[in-house]
Amino acid sequence: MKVSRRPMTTRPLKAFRDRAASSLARGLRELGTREVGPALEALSLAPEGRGDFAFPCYALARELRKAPAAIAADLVQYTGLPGPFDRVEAAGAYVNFHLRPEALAHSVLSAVLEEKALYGTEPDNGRRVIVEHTSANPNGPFHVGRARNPIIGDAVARLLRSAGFDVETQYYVNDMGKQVAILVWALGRFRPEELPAVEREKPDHDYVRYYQKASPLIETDEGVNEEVQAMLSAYEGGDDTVGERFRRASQHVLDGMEQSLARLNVTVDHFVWESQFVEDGSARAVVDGLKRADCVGEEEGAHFLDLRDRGIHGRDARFFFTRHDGTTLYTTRDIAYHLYKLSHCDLAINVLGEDHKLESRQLAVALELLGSLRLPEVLFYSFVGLPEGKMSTRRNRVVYLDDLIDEAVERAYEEVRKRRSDLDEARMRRIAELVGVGALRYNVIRVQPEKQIVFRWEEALNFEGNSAPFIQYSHARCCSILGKSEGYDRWDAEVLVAPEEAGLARALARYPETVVEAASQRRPHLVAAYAHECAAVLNQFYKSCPVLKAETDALRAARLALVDSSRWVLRNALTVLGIDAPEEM
RNA sequence: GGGCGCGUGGCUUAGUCAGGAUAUAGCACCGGCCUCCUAAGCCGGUGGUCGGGGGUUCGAAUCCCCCCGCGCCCGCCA
Repeated sequence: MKVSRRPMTTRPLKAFRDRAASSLARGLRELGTREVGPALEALSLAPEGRGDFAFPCYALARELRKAPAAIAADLVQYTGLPGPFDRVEAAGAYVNFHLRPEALAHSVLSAVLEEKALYGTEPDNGRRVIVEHTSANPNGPFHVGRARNPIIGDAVARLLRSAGFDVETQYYVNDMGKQVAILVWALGRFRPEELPAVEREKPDHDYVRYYQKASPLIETDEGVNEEVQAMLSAYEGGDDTVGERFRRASQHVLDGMEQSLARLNVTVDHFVWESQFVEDGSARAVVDGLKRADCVGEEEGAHFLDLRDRGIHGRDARFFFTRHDGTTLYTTRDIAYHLYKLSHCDLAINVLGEDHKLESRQLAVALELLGSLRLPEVLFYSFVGLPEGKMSTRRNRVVYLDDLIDEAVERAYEEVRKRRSDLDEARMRRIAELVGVGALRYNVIRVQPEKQIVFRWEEALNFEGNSAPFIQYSHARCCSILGKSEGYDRWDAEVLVAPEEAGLARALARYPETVVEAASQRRPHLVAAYAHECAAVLNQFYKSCPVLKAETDALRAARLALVDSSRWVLRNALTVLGIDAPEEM
């Protein structure tokens, strides 16, 4: 039995909202509202400059037969002034609740300084999640189009972990596919001296040259195509010499790919090999099961499901799950993998490119036909294109991820060197790595996955404004102040009344709800937006509120506590995004 | 032809599922701020018929219908 290791944590805003809600409930009852509970759900965070919580009265107008603004005015009369608030007022059709800034600050600082790295995490909920991401064919290095997958997948995994899920990440290795077969064929056919010079001393970059040389032959040379098909058949038929060659080639390329992932702060908990499901007979069981479906058909020995009546339309709604020789297809083996996956978790999430939408539908139908009660939840992302069109490894029209990382780190190094000549070389390099990689990750995470993006160097290497370095910089500022401060032991939030202080405290307070919301929607970009907002507010505070030179000792201590809290929250948010928080830069 | 997705200032983008207060930020552009805790920063300004047209509603970027543009897919490939 699993023991909950992560304690309950605080949501500072929740307690205040509850206070506002209960006093508002009194007012609503006075006015004769029938459904007070549901009405209260409209009480939400107020927009900037409108206090802390706002309650719109439009929806009550009909029932109470009164103008919304009049209702708001009445509510203010009956609601009174709950303890932590210093103002409750009607503004048009709204009732706005203004918290005493010191009360909010006290609550937030207490929570953050107590919980530190745990602030904004939820207790373990015991739910097991498998996040499958990346799963790129092991036939060459990642290009930047594919980089969206591991970065989104990793961020989702981190986000769900923060939200209390027990998360495992999996990479499904397509070692039985045609791409790998072409690579294996080429490895047996070409000598290194027949190939262009290797661009980077890394196994994936080495092997991709073989793939690229062989790939065009598949279309032009029927003999080559037949040899490749024969190798696939042999592998599936259990020929272990062939199998060994496939697995070795895949693993070799995968080693290189994993290096790239590691540099991006992406770790994969478990690599699951496609061939496993052929070897253990589960792919065969899928075929047998699907053959019993009432919508099954056969054409020259190849089996398919007719999905016309299951919401799949188009020129051809047939989904083939065996070839004419009885061997399985990619999706057939993927079904076996999903049955395995679903039996090992409570929730399966797949991160897939938009080109997999149809396959995903077919897979879902097949799983249902096989009696699966649960289906994977799929997170699709749109392609990253180049200004000149689609990326293609085959055509060698690509920007490799490794080159992009190098470029980002190099750019970051130049920036560090420009402003931190006091640091030694190793330190500058270390910071540049965190900043460069952070900038890349942030640029992928900050936009909704379904938006298509065109890759432009100047955008990918943005270090200002809405970027990771902006957030990291704010964090480093906090660390710098704390480092020079010689600490603080007692603090009292009563002195934190400046608008910048209140604004910062309010931002910090919003973090736990942000994580919960982002996790439940599987949308890490909400955390990215939050982190940027939080950093921006911190910078405003930094500009107008001196900490080390605060007018009084009490103010200095309180501001140090605020800076310390900000540091934790920024760090926690960056961690969810998989971005390191350097203490200096 | 059909299915799915996207369309918000010059560019990028939040908000759209759960309709409400002057539509969010960033880049670029214009003007200020380093004798002061890191200027990867701060302050101010210009710029938007939320693709177009209907409809529902007291109220629509958000919901419904039609249309337009772009992307992806419709293989016994993966």
